Amino acid sequence: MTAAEKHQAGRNPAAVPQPPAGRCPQPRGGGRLSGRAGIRDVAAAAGVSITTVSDALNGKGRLPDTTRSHVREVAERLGYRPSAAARTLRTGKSGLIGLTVTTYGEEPFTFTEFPYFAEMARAATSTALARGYALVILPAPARRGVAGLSGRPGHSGPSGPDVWSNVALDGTIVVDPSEKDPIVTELVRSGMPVVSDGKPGESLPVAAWVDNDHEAAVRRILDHLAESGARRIGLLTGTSTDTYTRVSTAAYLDWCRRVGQDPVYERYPAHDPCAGAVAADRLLARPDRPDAVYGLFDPNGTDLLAAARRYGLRVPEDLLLVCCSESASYATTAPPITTLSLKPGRIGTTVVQLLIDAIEGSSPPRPVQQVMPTELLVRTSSQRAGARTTVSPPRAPAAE
Amino acid sequence: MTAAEKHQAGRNPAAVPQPPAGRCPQPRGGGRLSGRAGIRDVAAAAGVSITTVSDALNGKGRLPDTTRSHVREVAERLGYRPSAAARTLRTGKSGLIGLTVTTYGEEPFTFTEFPYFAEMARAATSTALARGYALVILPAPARRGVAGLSGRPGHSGPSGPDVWSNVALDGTIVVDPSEKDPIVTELVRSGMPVVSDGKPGESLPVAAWVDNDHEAAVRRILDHLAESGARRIGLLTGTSTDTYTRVSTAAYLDWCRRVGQDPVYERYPAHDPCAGAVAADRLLARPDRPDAVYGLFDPNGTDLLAAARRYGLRVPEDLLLVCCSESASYATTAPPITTLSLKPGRIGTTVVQLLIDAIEGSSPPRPVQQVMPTELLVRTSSQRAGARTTVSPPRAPAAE
DNA sequence: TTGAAAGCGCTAACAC
DNA sequence: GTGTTAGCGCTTTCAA
Repeated sequence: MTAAEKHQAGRNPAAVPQPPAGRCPQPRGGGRLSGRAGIRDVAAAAGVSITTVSDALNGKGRLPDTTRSHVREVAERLGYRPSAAARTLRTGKSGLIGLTVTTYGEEPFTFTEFPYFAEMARAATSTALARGYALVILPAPARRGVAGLSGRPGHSGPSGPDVWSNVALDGTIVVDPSEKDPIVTELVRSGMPVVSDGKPGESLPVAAWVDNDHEAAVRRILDHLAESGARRIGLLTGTSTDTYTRVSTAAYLDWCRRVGQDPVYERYPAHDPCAGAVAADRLLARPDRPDAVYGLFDPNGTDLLAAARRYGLRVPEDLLLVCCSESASYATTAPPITTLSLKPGRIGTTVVQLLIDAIEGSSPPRPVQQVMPTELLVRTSSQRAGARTTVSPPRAPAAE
Repeated sequence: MTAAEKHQAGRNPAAVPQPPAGRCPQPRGGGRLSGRAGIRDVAAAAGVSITTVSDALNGKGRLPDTTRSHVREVAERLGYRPSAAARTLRTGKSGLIGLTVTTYGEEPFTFTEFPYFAEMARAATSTALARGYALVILPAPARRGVAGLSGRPGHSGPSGPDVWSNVALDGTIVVDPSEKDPIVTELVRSGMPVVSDGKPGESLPVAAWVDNDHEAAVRRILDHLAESGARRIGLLTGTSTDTYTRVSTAAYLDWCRRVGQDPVYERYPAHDPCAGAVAADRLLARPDRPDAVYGLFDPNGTDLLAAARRYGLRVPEDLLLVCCSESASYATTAPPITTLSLKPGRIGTTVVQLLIDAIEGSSPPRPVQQVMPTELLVRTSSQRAGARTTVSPPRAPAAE
């Protein structure tokens, strides 16, 4: 009996030694994917063992080229497609990496609409594919305990069944983890490589992180506004505890202390678009109204412009404006608004590279960190004199 | 010996009946994921069998609530996370759906930059998650034969290793399949549910498809331009054979025939941004220069505007302009440009719903089709008289 | 109501 | 150089 015949026979209950009792040996359970050929079918058709098939197709083992090409031919003829699930189970590698934003917890899944996230995710997807991985965007996992213990059948949150327990991830990218993010802790503890976009809190043992130097960026913007003649600079900031918000706000307060200005700021839940407009209004309605404002979030430029209009303030004559945004449309508002770009594309690329390095290599004991530059696009809204409109001129960071 | 003891013992080779020969029964191969608890560990700790654990966690079987909650408690205490890979292998469902654009074949993976695709993918991702699926964006599979036969080790194309063979998909969304797309055929033949964005060619046996009524949209735009005083309307179109390009171009030619105008159009490879600018230039350089142009692709508005400027043509006085775009920035160009929105968000949502229906239900014999409305945003560039700037007024389709 | 065991399709260790 | 076999972790069938 040749190997081929053996494998052929393996499909035929009658020709095989019976199991201990009179159990029925025909396929049950998950039930074979009816039409498709499996590795055994290929082996049988090619007259070799399944090992040889596996080796031939994966370029492993020490097979003569004749065998290899023969097997490949047969596989192709049968339309054989290896089962990714089986390979994943066997090797422990799925080739899938997750991307998630935990900051807003149970909030509905709207963050993909933010230009920053959209661009970051786009770059991350491309980079992952270029390295042979696919990227999966996932909502923040369910809050309590072992997320989605109940698997697909269960439902665990406003956004439907918990997907986390249904996808095998080789690693995860977490965007803007909060200070001591329980989700990140849980992920890391379960042995998953995690890389964060946004410097994580001290206690978060991520494998690596990427971030902008938000401190320097804020300093630079405030200096820029001061140079343009601002006497009292206000800040529109958020209530959440992610790095970006924390560091930027701290940098603002620090700058104020240094130059001897009283801080003038309003905080609002950044994920709520309406709250932004209200906060912008509040800021300009204050008795100690600032004559320049930096808004930490993308829509702040529009909101502040609208609020300024309501209060009869001209931009930039009465109010200087800068906001952090990835939207090109601020180049064409009236007046065009100066923005700080965090370069999310680069961040997405870098964060994926680091994650895959962590997955494939042995990760170093100390987390790898990488600081990415920002870009200040100076436009009309932040220049009182009709000065230059240069893009990110090389400039030393403000002296400390 | 209790069940718990048995399972405990199961980890101990000495206490278990030896296999036929003196084979070593200790775990080898894939090697257990060291730290993490498996279903057997939970069973042992809870003093039940793995069946009971499975049932308890999945809400199946007829277990008393006491058992169920006890098992859940133990599972949580051990930090048990079910293995998605194992579940997928067993059940045949991965909870993953693919999203791909085959049109441009081997082209580098830049299409995510198109606003249409970005918005469509965003909506698709959200919808998938809401229904308990995760969405994976994949590049067009390798051209020849059984895509990525060689799995992860192999490399098969300019964009790195072929990811297709490494992810288990329950179904796939194909954007803009070409007329008789071999990739779609291959996917469908392998038993994968496929839903297309863009009406597929007759011979493509997709489970469902979604599309705009491009014919009506083109007719409406041409009518609109004619009403604005256009005498000769040109078209900027593509060279690829996807539905959108084919149908739109055909509708244009048909309209020309009906009103007795000689067609004036230029074609270019739509994925090449430079080619667009050149084609726009060509169109306006023709001896039979049109006095109105409709551009089928997003960047055409900018390109045509630039070309018009080069030729000293004023918009809309000398040249009326409309393009198909999802970019809000056309609202603020000088002059603002009239655009047709295909509402990619709705399409993405719908296409996912249909795909999941196909995956979960028994798909009907005939493909489900769904036609989605478009939206014409009339702006300055297409109005010669200073008329209304209404958004998509209710309007009967042009009489045939 | 609970448990034993088969086996999803593949890879890797080892025997020949 | 090629084949046999265990087993990845789970779900499911069937027996008790």
